[in-house]
Amino acid sequence: MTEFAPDPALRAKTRIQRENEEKILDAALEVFSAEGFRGSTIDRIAQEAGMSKPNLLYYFRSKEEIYRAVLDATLDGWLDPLRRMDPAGEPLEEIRAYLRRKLEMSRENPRASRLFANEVIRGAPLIVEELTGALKALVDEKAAVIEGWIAAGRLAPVDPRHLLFAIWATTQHYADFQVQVQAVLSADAGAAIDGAQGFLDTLFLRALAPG
Amino acid sequence: MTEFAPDPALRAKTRIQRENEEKILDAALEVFSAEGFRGSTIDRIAQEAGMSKPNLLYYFRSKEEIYRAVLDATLDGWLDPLRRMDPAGEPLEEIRAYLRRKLEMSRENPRASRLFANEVIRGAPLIVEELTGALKALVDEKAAVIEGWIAAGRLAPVDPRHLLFAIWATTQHYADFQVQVQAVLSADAGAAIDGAQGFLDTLFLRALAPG
DNA sequence: GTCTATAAAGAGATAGAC
DNA sequence: GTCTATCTCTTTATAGAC
Repeated sequence: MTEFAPDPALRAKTRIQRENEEKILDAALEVFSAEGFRGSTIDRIAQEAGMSKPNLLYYFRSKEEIYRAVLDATLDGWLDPLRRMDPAGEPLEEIRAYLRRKLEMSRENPRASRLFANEVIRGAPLIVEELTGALKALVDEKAAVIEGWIAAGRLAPVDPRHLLFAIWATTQHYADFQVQVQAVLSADAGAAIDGAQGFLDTLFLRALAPG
Repeated sequence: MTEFAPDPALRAKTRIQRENEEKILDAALEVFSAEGFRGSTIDRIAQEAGMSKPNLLYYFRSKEEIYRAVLDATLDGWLDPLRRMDPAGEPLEEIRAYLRRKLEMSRENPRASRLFANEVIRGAPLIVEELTGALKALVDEKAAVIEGWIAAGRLAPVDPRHLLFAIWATTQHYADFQVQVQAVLSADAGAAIDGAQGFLDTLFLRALAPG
């Protein structure tokens, strides 16, 4: 009786495979977020991941495959803060909580923010479908929620989509333009975000308070 | 008597020189603003400028020299909108006018905005001095103006530096994230900025109105 | 799974003719 | 001032030994 030997392509990943793929994705995020797709090299990523270039290419067949993988992995969690905006919640409190979550993402994972910024600035060639598809759909859904709040007199009348743009822009600014923020404030990134929190609460909650 | 023959290095630029340098700088802005420094190639810029690579390198000795030239040329006008904020003006009106000027820059020259975004995202290696020098000085100066308005009770109390960040972030967003904005709104860039104008007036003026 | 060696293409920059 | 040809270095990707 022969031993059970599944097709290698279907076999679950080994521990070492998982670890190396993770190391590569982390290294790729580091490099791609700083230099964009075309400005990054496999060599830099391999170096950052602590392995040789051919070894890296054993796990991912090409530079673009690495890029897509890190972009997908990051995209996955990117929309969560907005998804969690609760139609049943208190409007101003929901806005405040959303601001918090976005600001925390700029604090905890500024590289993800910069990765997207780079991708979108160059025209988002690899994620246009997500933008016109999943993103637009989610924005439409939440815009309707916000419009409902406005119609109920629980929020001052504003354009909900431009409101979301403003929240994205102001919170992601602390990740994407980190060095500029630090230069102007002579403060580290964490302190800058601490300061931003109070300011953004004031800005948005004052403007959105009904009546 | 010999004819007057000035040192060629000191001679004024010919018409063809000026025209070609201008064509190169415009092409360089187009390419660098989309792909960043490392992601851009001299070949692409030459093609965009309608000349051969060696011919382009006749006018600029290296890729970095072109990049510095286009960055300097753009930096030059970048801070003008803030410089024009008038301490003697009516505070809310000065804020509104500043918003207008910044939005118009996103409309008229989105490439300049993206050029800086790319540069700052990668850590601003070539303009750190401008950031900690000229930019910080100008921000300090205008922050003092804003604080004066607040102290006089003519503006609601907010952190002036974070206020400037918020104005930069929200207005430049329409240039830097143009494709995302268009995807979400299903509108062209001009229409998006038209809509942004009303929203941003509401957001900032409501939040900043004293009392 | 990881390495050295290398093929092949891309990209920065120069030489030299016109 | 502009071109073709080319040198050189970088970078992507593969071959094949271990």
